[in-house]
Amino acid sequence: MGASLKDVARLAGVSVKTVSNVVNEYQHVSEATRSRVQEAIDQLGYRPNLTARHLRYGRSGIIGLALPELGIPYFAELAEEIIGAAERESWSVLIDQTDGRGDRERLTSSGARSRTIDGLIISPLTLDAEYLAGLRADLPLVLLGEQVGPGTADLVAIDNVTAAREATEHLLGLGRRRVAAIGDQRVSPGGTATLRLQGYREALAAAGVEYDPELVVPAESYHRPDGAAAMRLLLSLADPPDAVLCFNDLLALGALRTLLAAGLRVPADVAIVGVDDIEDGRFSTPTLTTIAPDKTQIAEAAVTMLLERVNGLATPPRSVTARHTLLVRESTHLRGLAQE
Amino acid sequence: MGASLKDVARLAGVSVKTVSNVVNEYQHVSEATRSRVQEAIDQLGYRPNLTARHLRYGRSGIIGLALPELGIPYFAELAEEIIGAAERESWSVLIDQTDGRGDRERLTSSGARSRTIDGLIISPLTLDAEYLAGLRADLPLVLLGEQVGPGTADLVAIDNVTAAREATEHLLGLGRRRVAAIGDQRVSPGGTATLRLQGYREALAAAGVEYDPELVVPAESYHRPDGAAAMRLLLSLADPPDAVLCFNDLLALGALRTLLAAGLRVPADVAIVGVDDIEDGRFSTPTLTTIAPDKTQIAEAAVTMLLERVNGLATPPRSVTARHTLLVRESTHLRGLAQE
DNA sequence: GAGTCGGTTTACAACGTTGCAAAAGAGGAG
DNA sequence: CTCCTCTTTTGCAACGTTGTAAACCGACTC
Repeated sequence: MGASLKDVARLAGVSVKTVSNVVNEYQHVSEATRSRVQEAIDQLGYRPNLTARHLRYGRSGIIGLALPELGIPYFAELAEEIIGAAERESWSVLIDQTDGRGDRERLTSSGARSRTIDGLIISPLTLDAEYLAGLRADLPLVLLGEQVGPGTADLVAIDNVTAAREATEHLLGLGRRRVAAIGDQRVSPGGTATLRLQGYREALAAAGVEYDPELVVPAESYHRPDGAAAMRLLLSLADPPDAVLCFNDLLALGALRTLLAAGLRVPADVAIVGVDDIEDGRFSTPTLTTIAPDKTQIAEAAVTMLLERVNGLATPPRSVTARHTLLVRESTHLRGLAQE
Repeated sequence: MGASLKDVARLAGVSVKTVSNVVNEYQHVSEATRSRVQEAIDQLGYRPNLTARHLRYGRSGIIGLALPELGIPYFAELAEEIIGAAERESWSVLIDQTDGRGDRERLTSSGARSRTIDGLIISPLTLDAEYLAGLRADLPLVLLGEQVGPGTADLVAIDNVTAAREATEHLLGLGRRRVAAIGDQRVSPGGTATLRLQGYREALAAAGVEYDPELVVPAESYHRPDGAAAMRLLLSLADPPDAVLCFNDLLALGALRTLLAAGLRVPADVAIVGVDDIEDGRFSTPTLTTIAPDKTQIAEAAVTMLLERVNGLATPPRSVTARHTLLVRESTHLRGLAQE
């Protein structure tokens, strides 16, 4: 194993505490001892044992990030931002995949692990009450995107109702009247899906378009295959849609695949909007119109709020609404691209 | 803070060690005390402090995973597998993004952090000697995909030469003769790019097709924009290619985008093969032919080897060659999809 | 020369856990 | 009743670190 303070102290002929003082750049150390100690440190290749430090401080210096899965690009991109933001504050990030399906083993393992982390940022796609129950009661928590229970923790989210409304208005503004929605989920009452559906309905109502339940297709998970399957269902309708709002970009890309494979043109026959602004959508053909949440802002707000809590802030739960933008691309508005 | 053994001991009226024995399911504890202690544990909501445990054991129970970026789907998918494999062995994973560009701050922070982790799995896209230099000398290491220096650590990789050769043979088998390659990188001598280029050239040579340097386009990083730019360059040639081997799927998707935007048909005019088998390629239009590395095998081999090292195994560096498969999809072989 | 003051160095305890060895208790055999 | 064995419980030390407070030292003041 690596050298400890004791080893360095012995070699330099000083006390353990003096070495510690040198390492921590304590002011009152004479130049003579400092250099002697430093020499010993270099010679032994000493590095502080963070575990011991953390024990001393009562902290681990590690925050947890609980995500459904890293395979979903939105979460991967978000994780990237969060790791970056945490790193800037000298914190490390431990990733935990909740996996949607409440995997028993995994739940318990997470619960046990929660003792290692000083705080947790969690994105509960499927509102994961059991998961939360397995955590320490006093664990600082920041929720991403979705409220769990009544105001239990700090929250960062975009305004999902407005976002969905804007996206739908955009489709209606193109003159489309059979606007479908893919991605409904009944699982979580106050969840993201519900809010987006609400925005969708508000836009329809405002435009005087009647709400047709047939055009709202649920999705069990938010992957491409779900979007593809939902789109096949929509195409089989007697009166199929001429536009689709997908509750995330993966669903949209899946739907897009189905449409193109069926020989339909996008956006000429069917226009598509997604949510998330994942990189894939910037390079699909056609490129994907989407609601872009400000991921950097989300990550930084989440990390900032969490670290404030870790440092003892005890105000009532706060809520940050992150910016979002509608990015119009080819899947709703063809400019320049030759498309037969 | 949470309750400690001491608190539980006081409440249950026993010694600290007895509580520890109960927690660790030590055999010789009378039923009476066990239940009394358990009661106290439940009442106080006691959970073991893993930091202290780790200090005691001289281990953190955490392994590091150093990746270029999570935003690259291949790495996100790989991280998912590795986290899963580690979790099955009750280990946690700390992710570090090396970011390609040797970011100074990040390097030092990683170096410091390396004291927290018991081992490191690292995927050095751009062979990161500096990064490695910042690590503890005695840190168990497993390399993914690329050798760093002369046999310094355990290695898991696919047979890149063979993989690239097979992919190129597939393109040649379609009758293509102007086969381009996107993704060359001179940075790392024994690196992935070099090996794949070698496989590409072997296939050309075997088929009696002359090697044309003009058809080999380097890529600074392996993102879609790089592939798109490289493809634009290839299209501007006097004698443009009729097939492209891209050194990863993102490059391929970028190239695909350029081709379609230019009004070319894939695969009719230009066929494309990628490497990695990321989910995006299964749902692009056309779907992407690709070399699929067995990510699960890679992840499990890496975690297994690393944990063996952590547990003290001291044999010379080992090397595991993971399986790969050529998945033929629409970008080289159109079956069923209506394409004008 | 005693007293004081500043900088410098140190011993000790503690963070929460567990291995070790020894102490305490419970039976059972002689 | 003593001795032995086996189970149960305990105290101590240690993992590597740092805060606290006290000790040490040289120099300066009166």
